[in-house]
Amino acid sequence: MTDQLSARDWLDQGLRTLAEKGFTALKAEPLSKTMGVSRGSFYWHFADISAFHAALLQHWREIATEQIIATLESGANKGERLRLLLERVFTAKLTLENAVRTWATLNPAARSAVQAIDRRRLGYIESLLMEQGLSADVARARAQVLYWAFLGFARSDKPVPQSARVTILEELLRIAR
Amino acid sequence: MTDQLSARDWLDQGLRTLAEKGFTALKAEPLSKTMGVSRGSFYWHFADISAFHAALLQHWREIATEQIIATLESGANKGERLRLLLERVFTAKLTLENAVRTWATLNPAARSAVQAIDRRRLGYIESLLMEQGLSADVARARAQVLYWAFLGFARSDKPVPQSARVTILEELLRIAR
DNA sequence: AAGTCTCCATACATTACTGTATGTTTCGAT
DNA sequence: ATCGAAACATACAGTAATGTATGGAGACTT
Repeated sequence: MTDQLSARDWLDQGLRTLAEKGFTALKAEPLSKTMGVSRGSFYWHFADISAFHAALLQHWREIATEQIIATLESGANKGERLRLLLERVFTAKLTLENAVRTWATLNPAARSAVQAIDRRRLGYIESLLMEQGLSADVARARAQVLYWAFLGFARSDKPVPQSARVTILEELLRIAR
Repeated sequence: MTDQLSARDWLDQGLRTLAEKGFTALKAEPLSKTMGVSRGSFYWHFADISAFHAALLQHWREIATEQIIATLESGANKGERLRLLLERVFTAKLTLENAVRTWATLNPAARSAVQAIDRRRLGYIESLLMEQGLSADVARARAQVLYWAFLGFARSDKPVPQSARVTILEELLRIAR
């Protein structure tokens, strides 16, 4: 309703900034400038920088978790879930994902947020593979390899060329099968 | 011979610092402190911070390239090269590798250094797969997936538990076969 | 023995932040 | 209409860095 800002507004802008400019841009003064207000606003909503960082990570964690659940429930008959999942993530732009993980290499709070998400995702993939009748050991190993591949794809930060998409997707599915 | 420092000394310490504390610690004042000298020394050997960064990346690039060549020539009959390579990299501590890649997400110079190394490694894996008689398309796709897995493993920054090593290695080789 | 070059120290000016203190506006409830 | 809280501005002190200017100590040459 108003032109005033809420903490949520700061967090949304925070995630945008994180994705676009990286964690080194998560500073009170520059952020205030792009928000069109002074740091007075910032320090009203957040005790200090690290409180803002913590809230930002919590915010991201919720979003990332929601996405997992959405994927979980993305319908489709059980057999097609993995294919859908792979198609989705290996064509996505993972800018924010990348930025958070970059941050996590230097910030303990970010690191534990990332680890929590990793456990959930890995467990989910593993469960998909178990549903296909693989043994626990093999399911775990293949889930790990697939998830590594995802992390590597994200890290590479460049889309798969159109010409290679089908082949690569086949190879990924071959790992699972 | 003397207790004086060379540019090389600064670069070696730079890589150590990069691995241990990340790129955010690559600053003149803290580095000088750990070197036991003043910034006067630093600014004698390097024009400014970004000149130091550039030299550091060049240094890393040479080392990383050397390692590739070493792997290339790591003897073993052709058939066993890939297995040796995978055994080696998926058990290594990749702290420096990680630190450089983290840096690369925020620094253009670091990014192009990383991309150059990536091209070489990926090409090498691809050539290994071609030697095994795979088609160009498939070899390329599988090389990509394997290299993604490596990047993801590096990014995860935790060793494979002893109990899972054999299984995971088998799964990685299964991708290639 | 003097001069020169290399390597380093010290001191200074500058920049980009953080956090605090205090004052000002805006808004909703009464 | 006004009171109080929420949202913001302004001004200040402090910190951690950068880069520069200048001078000094040691070794190497001649």
